[in-house]
Amino acid sequence: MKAITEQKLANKNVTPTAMRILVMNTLLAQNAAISLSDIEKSLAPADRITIYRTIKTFEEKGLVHVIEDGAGAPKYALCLEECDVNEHHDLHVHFNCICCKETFCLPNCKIPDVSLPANFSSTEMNLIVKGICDKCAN
Amino acid sequence: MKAITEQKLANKNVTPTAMRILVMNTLLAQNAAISLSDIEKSLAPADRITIYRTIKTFEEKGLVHVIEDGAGAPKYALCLEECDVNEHHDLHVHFNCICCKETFCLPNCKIPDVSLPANFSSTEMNLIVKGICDKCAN
DNA sequence: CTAACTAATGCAATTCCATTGCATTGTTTT
DNA sequence: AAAACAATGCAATGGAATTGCATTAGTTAG
Ligand SMILES: [Mn+2]
Ligand SMILES: [Mn+2]
Ligand SMILES: [Zn+2]
Ligand SMILES: [Zn+2]
Repeated sequence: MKAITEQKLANKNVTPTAMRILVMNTLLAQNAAISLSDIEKSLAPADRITIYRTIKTFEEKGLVHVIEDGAGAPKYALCLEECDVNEHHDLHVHFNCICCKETFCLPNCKIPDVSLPANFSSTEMNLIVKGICDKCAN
Repeated sequence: MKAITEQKLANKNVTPTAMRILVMNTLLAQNAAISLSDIEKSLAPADRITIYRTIKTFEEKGLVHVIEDGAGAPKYALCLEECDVNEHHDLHVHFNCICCKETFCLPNCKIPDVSLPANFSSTEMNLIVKGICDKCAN
C-alpha cells in the first residue's frame, strides 16, 4: 500500500511528505472524483490550506486532473501514469450522475473529434456527460 | 430594438421589467458569452443581486444557458428560441480561446454522440473546447 | 376605484471557496 | 554545522453565490 503511494509520488518527482501521502491515499481510496472539501473532511483536522497546496502540486505535476462538473466546486481524480508536468492525457469523458451526484472518470470513453469552424484550432477538450450511472439505473 | 428585446421576454413568459430589459439588451449586444460580473460592470450602478436574480430567471425560463468554461465564473449566452423552461436545446460546442479568453457558442458544431459504458444513460452533455479562435489565429 | 395580493427589487448579511503573505519548521546540500 | 531550499500552519484577504427581509411596483378581485 504505502509502497504504491510513495511510488506514485516519486514517479512524478513529488517529495513524499506526510501530508502528501495522506492526500494521495485518500485519492487512491476513491472510485469517484472528489472535491477539495471532501478531502478536507476526510483528513480533518489537517490544515485546509496545506491540502489545497498539495492538490495544486499534484495537479501541476500531473498526478491529478481537475473535473469541473458544474456542481459548484471542482473535483479531482488521479491521472493515468502517462500524464506529466507538461501535458495531461486524460482526454476521456467525465460522467456526472444526477441521481447519486457522483462524478466518474470514464477512461475508456474518449472524447470524439469535432469539426470546428474555419480557423479555429483546438488544444484541449472537456466533455461532461450528465445522466444516470450504472449503479443508479434500476 | 426594444421590440425584439421585449418580444424575447414575452415569448418565454418573463415579465419585461426595466432591469430585465437592460440585462437582455446587454446579452443581445454580445458576440461572446459573458459572466455575471461582466454584466454588473456593464450595468453599474445597478444592483448586483437583482442582476443575479434576473439571470437566474432567464436561465430557468430558457432564455439563457450557462457555460462553465473553467475560467472561474460561469458565463451566460442567449439560448435559441427552441429552449424552454423544461429543456435547453443548446447541445452545441463551446469554445474558449486561450488567447483572447473569450468563450463562444458554436451553434453549428453539435456534440457528437459518445458510447457510454453499459447501463449508463445520458440526459445532458457539455463540451468545452479550448484553443485559438479565428480572430486570434494569424 | 380601492383593498388585497403577488411579483420584483434593493440592501444587509451570510457562507463558501480560492488565494496569498509570512513566520516557523523540516530537509537537503555544502 | 551552517546555509539554502522546501513544506507547513495560521492569519488575512478577496470574489462570488445565495438567502432573508422589508419596500415598492404591478395585477386582480370586490
Ligand atoms: Mn478523469
Ligand atoms: Mn451556447
Ligand atoms: Zn449514480
Ligand atoms: Zn481568441
